[in-house]
Amino acid sequence: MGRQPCCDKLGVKKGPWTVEEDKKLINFILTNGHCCWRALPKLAGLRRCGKSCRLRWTNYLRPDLKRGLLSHDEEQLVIDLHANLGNKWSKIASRLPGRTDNEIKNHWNTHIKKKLLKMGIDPMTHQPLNQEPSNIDNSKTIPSNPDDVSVEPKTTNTKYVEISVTTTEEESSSTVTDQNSSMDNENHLIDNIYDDDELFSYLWSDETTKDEASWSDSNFGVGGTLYDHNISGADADFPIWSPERINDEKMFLDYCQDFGVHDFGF
DNA sequence: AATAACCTCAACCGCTGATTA
DNA sequence: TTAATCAGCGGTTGAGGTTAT
Repeated sequence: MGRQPCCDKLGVKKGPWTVEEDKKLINFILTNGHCCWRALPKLAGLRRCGKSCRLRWTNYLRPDLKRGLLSHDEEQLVIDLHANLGNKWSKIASRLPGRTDNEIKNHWNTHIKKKLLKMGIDPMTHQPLNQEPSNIDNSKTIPSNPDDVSVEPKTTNTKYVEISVTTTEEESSSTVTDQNSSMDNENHLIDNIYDDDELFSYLWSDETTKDEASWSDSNFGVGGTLYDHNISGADADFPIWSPERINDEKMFLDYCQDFGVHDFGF
C-alpha cells in the first residue's frame, strides 16, 4: 500500500549548500530535468533530500531567476497583489517573473512591512492603522476567495489604500507627508502599468507557471541565466557569463568546464 | 578595536491537498 | 477505501553580515 518510502533520512545533509553541490544539482537537472525530486538526490550524487534540492533549485539556481532587490515597480506590484491575495506568496511570485515566493516573502517581512507601518498603514489589512477594525470593509481589499483573482485586480477607481513605497535609505527617512506628496506620481506610474493591457494580461495570467518559465529556457543559453551566489556585491546582480562578470576569467572558465561551453549558448 | 544590537535571507519545519498502490 | 508519500506552500529560524555604541 502507498508509495515507496521517501528519501532515507539517515545520512541526509542539511545546512548551506556548497558550490560542489550546486554544480551537481545544476548539472543533473540540465541534463535530465527534475521529473522526480525524490529520486533526484541519489541520481545526482547528492546527500540531500529531494525537498532540499527542490528548494535550492527553485529559490536559487533556476536559470530564469532575477537577483538583487525588487525594483520600485515590483515592490508596488507586490503590495497591490498582497492587498488582493494576502500571504499567498507563490501566487504573488507567479505574477513577478524571475522572482520566487521565498524572495518576495522575505522582502515583504524585512522591507515592505516596515515601510507600511512607518507610513501608518497596517500591512495585513492595507488600511490606516488608526482605523477601527469594524469600519474596515475587507470585501473591497481581500476577495472572499483569495484565489479568485479574476475579480478586477485593481482599477484606478477601486479604493484600495494607495501605497507608495520608497526604495532608498534616503527616501525611507522622509516623512509621511513627503511620501504622500510623491504618491500621486507613483500611483500614476502604477496606473500606467495597469493601463498597459498587454502587461496587465500577462501579470494576471495564470497560464505561465514558474516551471514553464524556467524550462522555456532549459539551458544556459541566451535566455537562461546562471548566477553565482558566492559573489557578493554588485557582481551578484549579473549572470556569470555577462560582460559585467566575464572579466573574471578564471571563474568563467571554471563554469565553462563544469557545464560545457554549449550550455552558455556560444 | 571590541562588543552588542540589529538586519537580512537561505534554509528548514510542519502542514495541506493531491496522488498512488 | 485506506494509508502512505508526494510536491508545494507559508511560517519560522539562525548564521553571517552590518551598524551602532
